[in-house]
Amino acid sequence: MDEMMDKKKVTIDDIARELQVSKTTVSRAISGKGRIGSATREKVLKYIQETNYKPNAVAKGLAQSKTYNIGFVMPGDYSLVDLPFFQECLVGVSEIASSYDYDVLISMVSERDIHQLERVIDNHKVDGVILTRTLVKDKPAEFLKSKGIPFVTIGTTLNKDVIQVDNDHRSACRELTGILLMRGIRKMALIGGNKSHVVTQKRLQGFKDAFLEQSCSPDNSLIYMDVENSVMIEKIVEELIDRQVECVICMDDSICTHVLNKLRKEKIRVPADIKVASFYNSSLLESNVPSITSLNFDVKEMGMITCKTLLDCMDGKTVHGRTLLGYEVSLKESTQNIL
Amino acid sequence: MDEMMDKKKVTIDDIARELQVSKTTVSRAISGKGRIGSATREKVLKYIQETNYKPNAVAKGLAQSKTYNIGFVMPGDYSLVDLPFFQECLVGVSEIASSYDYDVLISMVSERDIHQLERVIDNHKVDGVILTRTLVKDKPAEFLKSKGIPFVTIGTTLNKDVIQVDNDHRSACRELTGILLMRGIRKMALIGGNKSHVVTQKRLQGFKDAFLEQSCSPDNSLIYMDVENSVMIEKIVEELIDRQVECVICMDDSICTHVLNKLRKEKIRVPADIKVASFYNSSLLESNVPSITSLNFDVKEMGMITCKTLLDCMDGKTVHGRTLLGYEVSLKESTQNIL
DNA sequence: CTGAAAGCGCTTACAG
DNA sequence: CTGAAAGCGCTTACAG
Repeated sequence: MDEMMDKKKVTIDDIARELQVSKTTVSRAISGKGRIGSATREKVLKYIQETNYKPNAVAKGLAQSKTYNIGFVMPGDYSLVDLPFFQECLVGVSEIASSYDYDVLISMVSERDIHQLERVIDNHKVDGVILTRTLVKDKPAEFLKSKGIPFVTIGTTLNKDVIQVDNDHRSACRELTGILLMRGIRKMALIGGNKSHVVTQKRLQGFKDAFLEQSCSPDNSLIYMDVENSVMIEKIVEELIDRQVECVICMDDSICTHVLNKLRKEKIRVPADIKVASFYNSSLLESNVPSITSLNFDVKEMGMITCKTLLDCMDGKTVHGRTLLGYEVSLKESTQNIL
Repeated sequence: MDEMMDKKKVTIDDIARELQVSKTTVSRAISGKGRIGSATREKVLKYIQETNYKPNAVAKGLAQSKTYNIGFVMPGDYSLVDLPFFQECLVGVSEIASSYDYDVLISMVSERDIHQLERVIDNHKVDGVILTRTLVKDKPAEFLKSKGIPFVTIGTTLNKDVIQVDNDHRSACRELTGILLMRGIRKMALIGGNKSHVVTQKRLQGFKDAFLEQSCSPDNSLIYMDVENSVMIEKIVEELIDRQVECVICMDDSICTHVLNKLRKEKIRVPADIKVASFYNSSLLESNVPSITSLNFDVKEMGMITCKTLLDCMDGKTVHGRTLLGYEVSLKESTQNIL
């Protein structure tokens, strides 16, 4: 019935008047900064509890020249947007940000178009930024640096003075490749994506590292980079079959899915006829038959750590230049030896 | 070398002083509101161009009691976060928002925990909200209504006074089911997810509608709801095989993927032994072998329309209570008759 | 310990 | 057509 619909927003002024104190006092009670009598503080706090008053974060921000927003930059192009990676990451970031009373503001960018990011920065809508993909030539990173905005990247970047958090892709890929080599597999192919992504480079390096460790070297003609669509993958798989490759490693599960489909179409059995592994596994592959050997990373955790790092950085604390997170090698049916 | 690092932010005051006019005038030139001489306007605008000045959106917002932010609420629970749906949607929303100089702020919620949403609202950080999943009993929707915040849902909701944008799932599912029925398939199973999601209900209704149209009725013992994990799916598939079902329709591609895996494991051929279709297709299934009959929706487009609807709504314009978007039935190998 | 006042960077009646 | 002033809802030296 009578719905209490008086949506007139209550301000710090109302509180002050009601309590017969100054707004300075109210502000101090809330923020905990500045000297204030504990009796007064309690009185204010109690009233605020009861009335469920929440300060206007925007006004607070303006007064402090802060926004209490951080920007989260993710790819707006379609092939990448499929990956659960960015979303999982966002879950972690959002959880931490929210717990520090910050909000997360999204910008979609592509390799050529970063105008959404520019808008957000030029409009002074964020205090710091998280970049979720690092490029060899990184427009977003350069832009942010030129503007003097604090930012941290998820993913390694060559530039040493950029704060970065990443999984240790290189070591991880080295370890997985090494295990396969030790099982006597030699004729190994590698299919990777966009070479301008730093992570692609890291995975490739790890792959090569493993061969060096065993004092042998990979067959470069079996390394395929910049593989971006299913048509290319199909052609490559045909070639691999012809050349009787023993094992194919995919740089991510999207590539892996296409490879598996093509093999299925050609009636090639996994792992009997050819083994398959993936350097990056999301739930896309999770329930595949056969189960797929792959590397696992805790992406949500990485999101959380990255967010905390950015917050510290904005706070003026000194933070590690590069934080490298762990991984898990998960050996499954797809690389088993059939006796 | 000398890097022009004077990051002292320039304000409307600086402009005014520099140009020997009042800040009122500068403000008017920028906003285009209020009478102003075209000569003065040009002068100001020109200066602003050259100096690349951008007004502080937060301050502007405070003065207008707006935030120029909209909230985008997405599920933070893991099974759902896998779906590219939310991300694709976000691409559309973000594109439109950005073009109207709004930003998108993320809140992760689960069915039981909506505190991230509450924070954002209580802190006055958004002017309106987009809900990306509708529940039969919808906590976020109820909360927003009680707060008097404009919002629109992606997905149908029972509550008629909520602004909503959706694909016409019911008609789409009716049509796909109808086509299969007309091909003489009768022994049809349906596997669906969380029944408290409105979309699940809509799909189920469409399925039943199709049977009614052909004056027959579905076998209720072949309708499985609230199927949430692969273990359940495996058990169901075993049952379907036993009962020699002709066709199984999955409510989404995540369910479908698991069904296909189980069938593969059991060496059941698709479509020779059993036909398979999906009521919702993302790129997850895109390159499956055999290709999967399914419904297709333009999710990015829906995101764009939803965002525009919300913006209109916040503007006080009257908007359609419910906007229903189209779909595409995509018939593929997985339901073909093998002669 | 408490408050009046100035300030954060804009907008917008109101007056001229 | 233009400007001085008040206001958006907070914070924070500064003074007492």
